[in-house]
Amino acid sequence: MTIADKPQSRPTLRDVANLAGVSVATASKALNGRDQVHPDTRARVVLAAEKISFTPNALAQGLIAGQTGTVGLITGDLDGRFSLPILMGAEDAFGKGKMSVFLCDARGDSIREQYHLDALLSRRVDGLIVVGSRTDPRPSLGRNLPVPVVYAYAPSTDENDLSLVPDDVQGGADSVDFLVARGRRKIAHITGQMDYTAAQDRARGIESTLSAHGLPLIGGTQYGSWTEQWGRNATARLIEQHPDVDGILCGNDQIARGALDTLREAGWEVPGRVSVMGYDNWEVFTTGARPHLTSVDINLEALGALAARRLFEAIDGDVRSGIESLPCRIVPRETT
Amino acid sequence: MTIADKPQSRPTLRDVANLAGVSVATASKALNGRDQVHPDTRARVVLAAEKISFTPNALAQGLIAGQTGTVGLITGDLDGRFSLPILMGAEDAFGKGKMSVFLCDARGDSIREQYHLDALLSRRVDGLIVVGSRTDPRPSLGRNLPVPVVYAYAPSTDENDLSLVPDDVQGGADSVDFLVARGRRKIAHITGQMDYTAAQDRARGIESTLSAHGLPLIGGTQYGSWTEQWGRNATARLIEQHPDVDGILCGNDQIARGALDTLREAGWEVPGRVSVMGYDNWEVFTTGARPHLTSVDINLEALGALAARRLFEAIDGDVRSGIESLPCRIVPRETT
DNA sequence: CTGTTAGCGCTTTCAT
DNA sequence: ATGAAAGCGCTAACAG
Repeated sequence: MTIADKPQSRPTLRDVANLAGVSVATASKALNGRDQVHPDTRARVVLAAEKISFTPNALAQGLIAGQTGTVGLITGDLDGRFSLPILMGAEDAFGKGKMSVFLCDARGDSIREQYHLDALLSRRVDGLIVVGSRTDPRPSLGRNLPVPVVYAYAPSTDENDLSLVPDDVQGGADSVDFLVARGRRKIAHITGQMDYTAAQDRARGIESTLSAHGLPLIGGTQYGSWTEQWGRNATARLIEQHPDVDGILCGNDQIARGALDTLREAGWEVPGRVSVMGYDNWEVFTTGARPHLTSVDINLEALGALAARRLFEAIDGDVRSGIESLPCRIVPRETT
Repeated sequence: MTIADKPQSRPTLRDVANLAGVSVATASKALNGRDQVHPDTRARVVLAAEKISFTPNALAQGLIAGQTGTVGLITGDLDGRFSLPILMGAEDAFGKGKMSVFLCDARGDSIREQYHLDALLSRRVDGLIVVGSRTDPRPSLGRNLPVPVVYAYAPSTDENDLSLVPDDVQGGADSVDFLVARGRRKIAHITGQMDYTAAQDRARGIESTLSAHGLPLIGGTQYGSWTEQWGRNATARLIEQHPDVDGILCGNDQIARGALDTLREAGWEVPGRVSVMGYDNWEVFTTGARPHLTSVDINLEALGALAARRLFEAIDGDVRSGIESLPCRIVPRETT
């Protein structure tokens, strides 16, 4: 029988103080490493705290401090391929400190988003990260929020907000350079739906870099859907109409998988006759492919980590705004 | 100039009360829908609250109530295929109420898990959900926690804990029944690593159901890895050694994709000559496949939602324990 | 109906 | 070095 005094409720600092035979004030100082405490006293307090497994009530601490050590993470759709790595990166960056993260999935619904926002503000989060699943701009949460906000992946439409996005234009450009450096001259581009900013940005990077090299874009930018099916179909048509094509840039890894399937069945050797590149570097697709797929990684975890860092800075008063683009990186495998 | 009194800090109930010309107590009652308040007074208070965009401080409320309306979600690895849908289901189920969720990724590290646990307890969460990425039993968080815990997907080794897992034995059994009902009699099973409880459970369900039907398991349970590569290799060997096989049960959708690839290249018609089934129903794989892959769905979101419900019940005092298995469900597509 | 008083658990002056 | 007292923002008895 050690504890068992207040049946339901958890031990408080007062319990510790009583047990140690000191006042709450002293107990507080002892536990928080304040200096004016006699070593012996501190030891007694610490021991008492351990004995009753005292855990300080962060709510009470937060009430006083005016800071809670929590942040809110509002995501548009959790199931998406993109929110998650960002979230992981952020969680990781926060986790190193003493921050805890509230996760809210708005399910792409702005009503629900507002609801979550209110809840988070009520819980006095120190800051917010809003992550989207497409790079298309999204409405701002508003300018007059009492805490800083960082937008990740999906930028805010408001220039006064800080948004972090992958540099898809550069990603597209780099993939062209990469193929050109390997001697490819007849490059095609098969991508997803045209209404995705991501698709447009990459296309822009590809087209401009190709013309900078004085090279044509074989067959023009072919928009379709982000699926294997489309990758197969588009590739079938491509190699029929342009038998001289020697490089295929795909809008994502699934399209690339479709392309590889069609090429294999047509007896085209990869990378012998034609090189293929994916985008997103979704490992389960790239390494399941035959041969393993070269892809462009958009460094989502880094983006999440940076979002966390920027949020910290903003909480500390260093507020930025505008759109910050993060570099992509090519992960070479066997298809190039 | 309406507010602008306390520069940095957010409006408190006292600000509202002052503005409305009432006491804090009355303001509180008015805002919380307590009855003994004159309608006019209430209106004045509500108006005042809106005018200064007052948001009640949930920390203060939680301090008094002894309940915070928050729960902790500790996951083994966020990137896994399995934690996420569970998390979504739970988030959804909680979201309908007024709960907020702390997300913690322990990265499979028990030190980090303990760290997060302490942080969550300090924040006075009302309950915890622990989600794993494999169905293999995991160590308990401990019996003497001050809040209820529900384990999802990865069950606790402690029988006194409540664990929720998919019924993989039944999932395996059902897949056999499904193929048998479609006239298949020579069924094989290619699956992942043997040290996965999931692989063993499914194998058990398959083997026992097959023998209940008086049918053989062609080639025995073939353990390997959860990859397309393995699916291709194992299938190549299978159709060479057992040209009479007419059904292939795969341990996951990736293995099934590999199987389909090999079968197509060998000229075997699916589902004409042989039926193929995946497991997990990972849509990006099942609907990218040619033909679309029939698969077993383990209803992860439902599992997450149930975890949330069970946690609520436990918070309300209705504590259960033991392992609860949730049914799987076959999603028929074109490969069967 | 409304206001006063007393805390929730903790930290922080300010005396002692 | 220690403790008494005030107060963070809010709610819940109690009086009036």
